[in-house]
Amino acid sequence: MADVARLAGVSSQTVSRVSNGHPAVIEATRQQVLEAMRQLGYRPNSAARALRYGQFNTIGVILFNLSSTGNSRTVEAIATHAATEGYAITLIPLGAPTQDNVLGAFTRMGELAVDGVVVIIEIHLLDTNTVALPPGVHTVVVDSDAGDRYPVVDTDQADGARQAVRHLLDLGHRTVWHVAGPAESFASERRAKAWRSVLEAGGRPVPPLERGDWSAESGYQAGLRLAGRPDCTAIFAANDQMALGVLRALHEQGRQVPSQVSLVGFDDIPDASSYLPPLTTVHQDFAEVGRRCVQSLLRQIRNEPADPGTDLVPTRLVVRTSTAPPSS
Amino acid sequence: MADVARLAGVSSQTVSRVSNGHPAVIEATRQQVLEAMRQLGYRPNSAARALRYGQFNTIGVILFNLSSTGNSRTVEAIATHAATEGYAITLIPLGAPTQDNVLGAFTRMGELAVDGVVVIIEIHLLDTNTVALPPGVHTVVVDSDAGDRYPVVDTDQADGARQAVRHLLDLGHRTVWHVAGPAESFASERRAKAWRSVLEAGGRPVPPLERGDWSAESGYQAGLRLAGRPDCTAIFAANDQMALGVLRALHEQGRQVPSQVSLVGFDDIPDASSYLPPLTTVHQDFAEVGRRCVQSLLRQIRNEPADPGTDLVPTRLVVRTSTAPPSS
DNA sequence: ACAGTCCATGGTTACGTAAACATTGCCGCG
DNA sequence: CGCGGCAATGTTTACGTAACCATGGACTGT
Repeated sequence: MADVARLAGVSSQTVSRVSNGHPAVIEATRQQVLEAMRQLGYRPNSAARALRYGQFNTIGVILFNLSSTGNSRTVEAIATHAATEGYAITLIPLGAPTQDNVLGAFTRMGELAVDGVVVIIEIHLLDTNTVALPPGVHTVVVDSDAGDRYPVVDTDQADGARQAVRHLLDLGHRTVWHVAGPAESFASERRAKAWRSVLEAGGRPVPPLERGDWSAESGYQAGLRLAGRPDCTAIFAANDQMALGVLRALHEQGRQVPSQVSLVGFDDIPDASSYLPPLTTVHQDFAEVGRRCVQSLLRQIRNEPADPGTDLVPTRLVVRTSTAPPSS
Repeated sequence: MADVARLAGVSSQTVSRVSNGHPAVIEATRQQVLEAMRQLGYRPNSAARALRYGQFNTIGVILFNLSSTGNSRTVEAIATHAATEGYAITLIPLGAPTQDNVLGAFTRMGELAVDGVVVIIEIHLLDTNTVALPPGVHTVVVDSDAGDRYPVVDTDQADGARQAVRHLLDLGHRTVWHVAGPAESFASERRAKAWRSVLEAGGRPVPPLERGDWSAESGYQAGLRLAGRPDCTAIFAANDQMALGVLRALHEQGRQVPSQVSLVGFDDIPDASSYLPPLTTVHQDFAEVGRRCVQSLLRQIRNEPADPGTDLVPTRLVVRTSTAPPSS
């Protein structure tokens, strides 16, 4: 900056004013400074700027992995919305979901050049009191239960699951079998709980739960077990990828979808409409989740009135051709 | 920091030493300082640190979207590897792939708190001379052609496509049809070019090219067109998702895979093994691509001998059950 | 017991920027 | 013609940290 000032024959303060678009600079001076900047390839130093302002214009995102469709789409939405507000986002990946790792990441957080954090961890870890974010760090939690310590943004998992199960019951199925996600996942548990409560409320038998790990392969394994039961005519899979595995298992075992077995998924990933047959599933609005995260975080950063509690984004059932009334 | 020093009864310099793990601090003093830090909730200021060191320990990633499997997995690998080297990553999403957007992002880059950049843009934009990264910013380009201006890391697209086409020819098919990605994509063009050259080298007829936009839906549309041609017995789709759409189209038109038509995809996404039937596809090692990006970038940042030119990560064909010899 | 050495710690300074205040020169108005 | 006021620019300072050098005390070897 000093070099630019020297070359342009002005003070460094004027350079600063030009680079920030301050109005009190006469046009001729401004052009001189800009020319000097160009010649010297001057680029403002954001570290010094952040030090001066006490702000980084950056939001951190803590997550385990980007490989799940939901995570990557949420992150993308967060990044896009943050960008429109002038914020960049920093990814903080956690190798494995161990408490040590989470603790470590939260500790490192403090040193991170970040004005606030979005935590995307669908695991019970946040629940235990041993794990806590450094105090004073603005935080929003996605897809998990943070008690009442932080604002939470989430898809309305329970309602989505209820819609799925009711849809199958309304078609005339006696009951609905469920392929759940891992027990450690809150989303999985909420979907399973809603499934169970709808069945119980309707006085339907509650079949034993099958569990997968969200992967298509685990859905296939669960599907093989279900395909062996002739009384299983309706299945609700906790995500679309497991539903894909279930489809494959049913197909291999010669059970037709939807004429013999109906299937509903969850997420409405773009591929779901190309499954065989196209999958009836619960649509999640990841973009909206990301948007609300950024909004809530920015409100905190700007010290505007906070909105504690959980912010639920509605879901909706998308009916395609993997569901039908039972054959008999 | 000054407060901590006062409370612990030491100088700020000693506090600095403790927080950086400098060895020349006696254990008792260290504990005192740590206790004072804890009491005051002290957290080192990374802006000041970055200003002092002239380094951010952060890598920027410029991309259009995270929704493609390849991008999100590459980003994840970059993030993971960067983390092990003590680097965080900052996402710089580009709304739309317009030149203006790219220019804008590259200009903003300069002000960004970043030591280097990975550019994940599979579009020809980088090729034009109107778009250039600010000079002096360390850069690695993924999945594109940067001329010889920047080091490039990429999957060996051409070899992967050759393996796919040869596999189909070796099975006895007379020729292979191709569902390509969008013409603006380098990856797509390279795969298409390799497909064509293998056919020409073998003296096979080159059927007209079908194009999609990487989505399953576009694959479905292309598949419908191909399903109408009885002479089409082997299809190479430029990614797995389009292959999924092709499968659906063939199925709806009553053409059996693989007995009547063989199909090969590209990417080997986790779901591909659960398609109906499980898909033969070309495996891409996204994790390795991410790793090499980080390595190359860190070498540049550390002023170690550079490695210009293109670094190709090998691919391999994964044979499943969507391919078979032609029926006749 | 004394000199030399080394280890733990403290004081000073610079990193690049922008806010706050100071200064200069010009204009308009009485 | 002189003075108040304002617009443009300059000067000083602080943001939080760590490198550099200085200092003092303890320990070792003879």
